[in-house]
Amino acid sequence: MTDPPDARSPGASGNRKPPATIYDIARTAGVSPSTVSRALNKPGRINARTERRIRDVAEELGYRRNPMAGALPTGRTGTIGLIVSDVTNPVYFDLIHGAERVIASEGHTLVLADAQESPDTESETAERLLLSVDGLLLVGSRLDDARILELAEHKPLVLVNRSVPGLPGIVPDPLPGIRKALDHLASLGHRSIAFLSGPATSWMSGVRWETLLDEALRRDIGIVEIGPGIPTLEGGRQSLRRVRAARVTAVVAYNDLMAIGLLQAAKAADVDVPEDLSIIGFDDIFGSSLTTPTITTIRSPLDRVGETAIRRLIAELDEDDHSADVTLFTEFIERESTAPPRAR
Amino acid sequence: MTDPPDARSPGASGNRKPPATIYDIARTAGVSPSTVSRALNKPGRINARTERRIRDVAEELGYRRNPMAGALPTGRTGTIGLIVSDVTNPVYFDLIHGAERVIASEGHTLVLADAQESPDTESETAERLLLSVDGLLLVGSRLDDARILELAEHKPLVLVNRSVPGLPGIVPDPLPGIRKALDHLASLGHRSIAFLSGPATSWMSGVRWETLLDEALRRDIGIVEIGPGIPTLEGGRQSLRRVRAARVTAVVAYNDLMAIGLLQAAKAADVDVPEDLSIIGFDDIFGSSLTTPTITTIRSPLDRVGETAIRRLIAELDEDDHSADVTLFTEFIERESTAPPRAR
DNA sequence: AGAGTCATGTCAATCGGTTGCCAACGAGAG
DNA sequence: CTCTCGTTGGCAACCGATTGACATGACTCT
Repeated sequence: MTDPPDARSPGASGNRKPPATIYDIARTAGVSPSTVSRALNKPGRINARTERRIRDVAEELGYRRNPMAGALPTGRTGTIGLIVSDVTNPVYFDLIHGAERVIASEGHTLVLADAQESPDTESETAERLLLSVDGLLLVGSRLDDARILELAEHKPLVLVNRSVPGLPGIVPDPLPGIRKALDHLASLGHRSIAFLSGPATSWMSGVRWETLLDEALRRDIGIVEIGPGIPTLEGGRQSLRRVRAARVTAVVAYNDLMAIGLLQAAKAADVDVPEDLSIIGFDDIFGSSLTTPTITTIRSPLDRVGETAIRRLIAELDEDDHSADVTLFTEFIERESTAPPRAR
Repeated sequence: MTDPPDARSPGASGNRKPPATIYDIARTAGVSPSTVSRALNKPGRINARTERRIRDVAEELGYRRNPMAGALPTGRTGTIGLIVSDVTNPVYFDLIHGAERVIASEGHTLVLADAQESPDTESETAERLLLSVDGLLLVGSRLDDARILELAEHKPLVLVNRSVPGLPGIVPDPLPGIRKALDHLASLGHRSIAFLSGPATSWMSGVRWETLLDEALRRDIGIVEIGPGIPTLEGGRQSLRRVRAARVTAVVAYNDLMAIGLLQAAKAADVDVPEDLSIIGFDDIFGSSLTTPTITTIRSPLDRVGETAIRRLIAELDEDDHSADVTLFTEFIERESTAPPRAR
């Protein structure tokens, strides 16, 4: 507004300040660099007065520890990598926040990376990150077990929403939410439903389907799988044809995005939701309470999942093997997209 | 599903493989480490046959360049830091994707960081990142000019949706979108509108308000500012009281989140949108086309903004001063939340 | 006074890769 | 046959911080 881009201006590029090093501090404080290092990191090792003086000088010079230089001899960077199958997927918001909270409180730094839904990108990103972080958190990984085990050979690794034998993984138990959801559908009178599955490479989609299948059988509800599909609005929209062909009265979608897509397509095709078709999603993303009708869904406590996963990873780093594993559960959230099926 | 957590399993923690170094390669290839370094990075400097042999050995040993070690002497990490005021704000999705695309194609690595809407967190994060990246991209920064200039003293820095004299900044011109929006409201018959402003620290909110004010005056439309408010659903909801008190027929909100919040509150209070109240947002986030009615909004081409900003930053790194600055424009998107005001 | 303890600070090696400078070598020119 | 020059590869210093080993000096105890 009041800021015409100014050519010969302050802070412009060019002459950059080289950051202060412990050598600079040592020189102006009149001690040796190793003393500076110890004064800053080993409380008590150095005389209190000397330490005070060193800290003051450091402050004055605006000293910041160079993470690269520090990481070289110690092999520790104080950094944790979090690779998400898609950072812009609303599902992971709470998870990211949960992870951030714990990481900050433990004094580590978070490096977020995006796999952009591509196993290749994910693999490459993981490999690149591997050497510059202390540990890796893989969320909703699309990699196969072998590749994940390979990565885990180099650095501690924790999985979220994915399980690989021998590796720590945090997966909320889908059962409670699914049970409540099926009880809900059954009590409304639905006898025949469909599951809109996600990508074939999604381990989580498989888990959800298997659990639904079990529980539907147990309740004598008919169930069919429709898919695999892409886990997006568009994927949900595309499935409407097959949903109608299947003549089911209710659909459980792999995630809310697909559920919303299906809802949009249904609206466009004059299929009333929930009267003609009940829809249930998974994840309770931002957006599933914005639609009309709002989406009934099964949510995971992803903020707690994020926290737990990071705690687990940090324990791994510190070789603290007190894996006091909390179990986390999914939860059924009834909203407006489910109702008794219209009598035929 | 078929994966009972197994205790004595492969890839378990403990014995980790130390990564291969250029010294390992040098030893098995029978050359000196410096030759390896040159073979890998200075094409042509080393005899083609020797280079071939070294590359093969490197491949075989699964060698990965240690980014820390490499960064120490060169001062370059091949990494770019992107600090977003809130990673989970849907506004920035396209921007992040745009940035990712360019960064990947230029062979750099993206480090995403979240300021969590807090200037303190932002400042701290920026400082921590500063030493481990080659350049910094600040998106929607909440820091004051002085602090930003301070950060820019150490590393190249580019701003998005923010302008500080002397620093490169990418800000799409709000004028085209706002003009169209006001023309639209005027043609519908609105004579008196309100702007729901964002946080007082938001530079962008100021720009939007000033532009609206100018253009409203020019069209002889009455306009008042309501705010500052928090830029969330909740912030939008809370504003309903003041909106009604102001007796305006249309509201332009600082962003879509607030617009949606206002819409929800209006629904709950039996105020019909758009008949009783027209609402326009900014940003066109995921979600603003999910509501009923869908939200009319003014969008920025954020994917292009992201691309442009990264290009600019990389040019800065390479001292390429061919700042072929593209100008980017906002765009008006008419949806369902605007209509002629109900006759009183 | 001499031996033993402890607190304090320094030396120098190390992490892995980069790079300026030099040495060895072979080829072509005169 | 010597001289010059370009090619190829090695030596060693350096980036900034960490850390084991050690020197110094003060202090205690007998």
